[in-house]
Amino acid sequence: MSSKEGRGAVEGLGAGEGVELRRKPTINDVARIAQVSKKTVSRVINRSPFVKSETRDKINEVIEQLGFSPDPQARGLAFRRSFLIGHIYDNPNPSYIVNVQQGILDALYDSSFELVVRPADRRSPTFLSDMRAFVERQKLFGVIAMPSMSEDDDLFALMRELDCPYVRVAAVKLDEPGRMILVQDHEGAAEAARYVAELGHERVAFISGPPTFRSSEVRGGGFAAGLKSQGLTLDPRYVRQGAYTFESGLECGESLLSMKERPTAIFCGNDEMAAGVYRAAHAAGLEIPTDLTVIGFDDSPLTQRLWPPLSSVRLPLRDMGRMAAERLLNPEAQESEDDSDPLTVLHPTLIHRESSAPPVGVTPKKRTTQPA
Amino acid sequence: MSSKEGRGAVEGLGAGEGVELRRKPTINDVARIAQVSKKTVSRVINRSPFVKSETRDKINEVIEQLGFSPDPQARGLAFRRSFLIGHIYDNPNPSYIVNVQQGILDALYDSSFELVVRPADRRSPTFLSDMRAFVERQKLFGVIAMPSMSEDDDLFALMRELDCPYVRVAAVKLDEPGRMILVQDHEGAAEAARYVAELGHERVAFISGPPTFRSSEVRGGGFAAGLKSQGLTLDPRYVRQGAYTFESGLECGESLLSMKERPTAIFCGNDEMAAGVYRAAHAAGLEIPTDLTVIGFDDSPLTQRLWPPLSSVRLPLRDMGRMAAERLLNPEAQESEDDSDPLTVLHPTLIHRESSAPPVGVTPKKRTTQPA
DNA sequence: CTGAAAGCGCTTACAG
DNA sequence: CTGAAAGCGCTTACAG
Repeated sequence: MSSKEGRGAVEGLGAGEGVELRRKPTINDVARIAQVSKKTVSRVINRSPFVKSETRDKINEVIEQLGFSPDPQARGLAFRRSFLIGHIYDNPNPSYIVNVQQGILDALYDSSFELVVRPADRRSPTFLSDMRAFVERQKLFGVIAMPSMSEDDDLFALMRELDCPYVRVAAVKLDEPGRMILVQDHEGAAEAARYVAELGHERVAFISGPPTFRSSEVRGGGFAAGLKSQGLTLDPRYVRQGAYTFESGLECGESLLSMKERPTAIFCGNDEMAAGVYRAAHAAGLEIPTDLTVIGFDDSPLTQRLWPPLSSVRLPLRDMGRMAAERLLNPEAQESEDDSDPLTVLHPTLIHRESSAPPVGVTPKKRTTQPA
Repeated sequence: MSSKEGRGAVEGLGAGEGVELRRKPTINDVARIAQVSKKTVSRVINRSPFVKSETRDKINEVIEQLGFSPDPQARGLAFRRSFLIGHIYDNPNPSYIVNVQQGILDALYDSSFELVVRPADRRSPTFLSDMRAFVERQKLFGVIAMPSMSEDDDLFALMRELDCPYVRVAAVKLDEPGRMILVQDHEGAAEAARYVAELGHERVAFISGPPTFRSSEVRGGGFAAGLKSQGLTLDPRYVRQGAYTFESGLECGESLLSMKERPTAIFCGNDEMAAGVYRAAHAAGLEIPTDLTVIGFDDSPLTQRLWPPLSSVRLPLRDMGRMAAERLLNPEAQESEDDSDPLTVLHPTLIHRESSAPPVGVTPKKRTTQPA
């Protein structure tokens, strides 16, 4: 509110406190009132270091006074790049999507970026051309993709061709560290395996997701590795291939539970399939966890709606979204100071609820904590 | 591909088939090649009727040939209005959100509009100023809101002040017909009531949503009206106020089921609360539907994960999103030809599953179909 | 460290 | 029915 601005505030604008325009203020208003060129205002907006600090302060004061906020459309036009972040996904699980979006929005909060959502079907014949049109038309600032979309190498080859920055979140290292966030599904599955083994289960089953999701193999691999670390092996007879759907979980569950030597514990590639196993157990007259231990993956809200509440490997969905967005907005932040791998890694954790117990007649042994 | 364009396609561009620019074509390229002014091209883009049809055809041909698509940012800047639709919501139910978004995207498909998502908290002290900044900064084309966001009169007063078009989807007539989509929650709840009455239930309970959602009273009112039509009354002793959450459903369920004369049927304001009632019934050692009939509302995926599968009133979420977006994009479409009310109305329907049965010892009577 | 000119790709008056 | 000029609100070279 320095009085120097008296002159700048002519043209019907009152000086000091009440400086207010009827229309939204533009960079020209700021420049005029601060008595500098719009180019200098632009420098302040874009945090150029080449502005005298007095000048910067004066401009910032006027910006605040006016409540000026640069028009993202105009900036985008001049920059040849918009301030829109695209979230491309094909995951059918609503709570997964909404949580990830929430994380992205956390990172975008108070920025001038907006989140544009774009569900898409990788199998559609127009998939790639649709994505090309989307990115080109909107001149997207960048794109964030979750599994299984993030696993589509053709898509990201296209993004590189279009010069569109992206971040892929996946359970497998698929790209340069700067372009992805790695979620260690492997670890989470291994933890589930160790837990099941510690409870004393030996006839242990696994229901995998579909082969079109890389996480299917990763979760299966992690589970097998976890069992192995406890001296068990994952018997192929106890492995079923599901499709990450409730129905497939039900089918695989029925198949497993009708075996002569049925498993006493089932690890499911996700919670939806675990819900299917619950249904199959119910139909077979088996009680969870007394007769059957079930562990899920995702830790979706469903876990607490089922009875008994389902133990599940929690994916840090919100963090995944937030970190992906942060990486997109600050690509330089990834240049680590030292030589360590700048790859961002996130870790799932097993959430214990009431769907697990030792197999009938077995007292749980704590192999890892109590050496025999 | 008329050969007249030979001249237009100079500057290193091959004529005919392979006309291709290295950069994205602009309105100037189209104008030059079609040998008209860019203003005329603009007229074609904007479907102005004042273009000779030959001229229009020629221009459209060039547009197609070049694969030209106008830059939404540049148009937005000139129009002083973007091509972004904001989806503002506070509903915590992910499947609700995702389904509505899918509907909105259906309507936006192949348009140059994009969907920008914006969860927000009505109770936040900065709520209105945040919304103002969002709308002003992005110069939103329009906004779509679902309950309870859609019920916030202050928000839409602001939208009118900002001259931002909007569509409110709600269970109550809150605005002019052109600015809203009405969903008859009342009807769906009444249908549930009639069904329960026909099964022979007389001790019938209702768990409502929170008073901050208008749908809470509407669903309760519809249910009471439906019972009344069957000669029953909704006894206030059997009414509980929940919060549309699983936990609140559990609490209210426990409260109802611990009554000396406990209800034999419970209608829940949404599926989440119905899941809570399932849990309460389980804890009380009651079996659904033998000992207790439960009906939900929303018809979320949860209905099929619960055991037994939950009967529920289906909300046409995807249609709600689609119609709201269509109304926003074609405000003129609502001017009905005749004098009939142009208000768009959608109707929920009861989906029968296995959570309902006659009360113990009662043979269901078909009051509506079979007059005694 | 700062500014005048030109331009991003479109549309709005205004002419004819 | 069609076009030349000016402008939307910003930034990029280019000077100084």
